[in-house]
Amino acid sequence: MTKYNCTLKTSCFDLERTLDCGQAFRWRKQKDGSWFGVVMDRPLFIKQEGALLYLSCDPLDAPFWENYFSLDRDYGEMEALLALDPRTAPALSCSSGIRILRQDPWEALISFILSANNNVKRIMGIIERVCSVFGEPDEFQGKAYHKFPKPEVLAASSPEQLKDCGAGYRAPYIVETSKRIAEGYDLPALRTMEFADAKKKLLTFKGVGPKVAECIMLFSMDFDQAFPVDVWVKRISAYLYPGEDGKKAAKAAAERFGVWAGAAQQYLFHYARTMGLKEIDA
DNA sequence: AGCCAGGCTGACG
DNA sequence: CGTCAGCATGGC
Repeated sequence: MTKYNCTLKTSCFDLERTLDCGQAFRWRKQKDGSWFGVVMDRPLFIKQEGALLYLSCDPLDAPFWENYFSLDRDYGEMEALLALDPRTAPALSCSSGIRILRQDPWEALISFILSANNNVKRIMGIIERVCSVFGEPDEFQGKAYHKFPKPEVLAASSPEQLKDCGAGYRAPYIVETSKRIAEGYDLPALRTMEFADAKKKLLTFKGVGPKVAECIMLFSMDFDQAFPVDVWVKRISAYLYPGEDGKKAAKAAAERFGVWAGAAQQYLFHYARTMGLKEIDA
């Protein structure tokens, strides 16, 4: 029986959507409806009942999880922005309550390198196998799990091992990037840089292009204005704003949503996937 | 059975 | 600078 030692109050928050919308890949729904995940070596069971979150953690860790789930922020303003425009208002029915998580930059770096030209379900499987092979095993309240692998471990791995996990042609990118991190690269330092500088730094990592860089910035470095453009965002952009291709999407989003551009991106990404949006011809 | 997926790399104009 | 073939893998 899971012990929930900590309670957090929320508003405008949907746990399931937040954990299952494709921004993080390690959360799993349990048979009892709770969710289990591991963040920066901390295992957690969590469940939502109305406005309350029940966490299986020491109350001393409450600030850590409040930060992870961005509970300090009020998304009401951002949702009002979407509701105001009849084009984006429909997205709220499936995306309302999603929050941008504050993930571990190292895990985000590796995870989104693996995400390139891939789909969410398969990404989750690859990362799960990478963790079970290279991550430190542990146990929490009777639940066996693996921590996310340390940079030194992935740096010492071989592309063949990673291919066995399903990483495909991205395997050498993981090894090469991990080596740089293991050598002491200060990834969290990018948080405090200017947007363009942080992005430029991320682009120097093998396997990191413009889209992956902005995912890392949005999901783990507090860059609220990051706006990753993938195939789904291209589709939803063309669908909502005829004539707006992928290149114009980010600029237009900055004008429309300002500091909420990243959050809006995730709402629209989830909206597009939920309704199974297909390619639109001209 | 193909087509597609939170795209990137390297080559070539 | 922009364009583009090739790429591993497995779910649908």
